[in-house]
Amino acid sequence: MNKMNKKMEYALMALKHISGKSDQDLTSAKEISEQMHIPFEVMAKVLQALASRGLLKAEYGASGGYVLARPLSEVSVHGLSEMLEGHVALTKCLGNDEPCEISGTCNITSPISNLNKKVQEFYKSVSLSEVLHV
Amino acid sequence: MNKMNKKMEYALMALKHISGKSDQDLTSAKEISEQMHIPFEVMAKVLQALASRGLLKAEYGASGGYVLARPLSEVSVHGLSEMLEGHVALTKCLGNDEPCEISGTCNITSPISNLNKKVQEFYKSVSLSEVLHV
DNA sequence: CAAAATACGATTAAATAAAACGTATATAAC
DNA sequence: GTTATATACGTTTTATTTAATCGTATTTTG
Ligand code: SF4
Ligand code: SF4
Repeated sequence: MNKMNKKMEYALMALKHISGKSDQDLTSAKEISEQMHIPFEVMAKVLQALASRGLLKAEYGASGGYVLARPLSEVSVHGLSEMLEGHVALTKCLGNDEPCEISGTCNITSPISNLNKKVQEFYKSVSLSEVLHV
Repeated sequence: MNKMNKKMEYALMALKHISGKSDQDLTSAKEISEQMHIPFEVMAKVLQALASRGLLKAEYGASGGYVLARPLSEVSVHGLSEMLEGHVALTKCLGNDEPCEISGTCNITSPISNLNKKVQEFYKSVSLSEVLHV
């Protein structure tokens, strides 16, 4: 329960790195992946996902890279998680995919739904700037 | 990120089931596993873990079973998680096992540690009786 | 045109979680 | 006492999820 996945860690590392530079200073996927020893392809995919969701702005070409497109104070941990993984929920029955096969006899669907809401609210209450001290 | 595992779900289902009965009424692993369509061996292991941690009391023999040993209001979601999984943490570097291999170049160890503390405090603040409406 | 960067779908590999198996022990019912 | 039914627990196997890799296309600088 309750472990962070690598995509999230890599995203936080990248955002911390990028936020320490000026707005004109582009950061390439290679730069971060080498400095932090993150597999390049994975780092690139994470940055692409964040760019497609509007958190980063991508610049093409030989001297391209990424720059922040929105202030980190406007995005929560929950928001970042959704950018990388889409809809997130505690259990299967709360997702929008195929339903849980024992939901017919499950006695905690309502409690789980309430808990899920609380957890989401908690993660929405924590901004990325707060987490990263920027 | 942030998904609940089956052990936790099964534990909550069992606790909800048990807490709906009188203190003299024993509940066997088989009873729960059949009613909720949970694999018997898995359900049994979960109940054994909770009994060994003092949350349930086990009664041996042909008409044996489990009964609550502590009120659910005294145990938090975090507490239950620790009973089933031991030490829990957001990332590898926070655990007590082998350290993360890129911690030397990681720029978010301190932020992650703070976030982890917050998450733990949140889960400690939610009691099982609150979650299960009992 | 060549080099270096982002973009993205597809596949493979690794790690983790879940389930199943096997055997021992305790006790109530008969 | 024997049998049936329950907990106890270590081991193994299977399934699922996560992480990493591969391959190719596109864009832009120099
Ligand atoms: S229905 Fe019950 S068992 Fe199935 S995913 Fe929801 S909470 Fe878990
Ligand atoms: S050191 Fe950094 S990358 Fe490694 S587990 Fe901790 S936060 Fe994650």
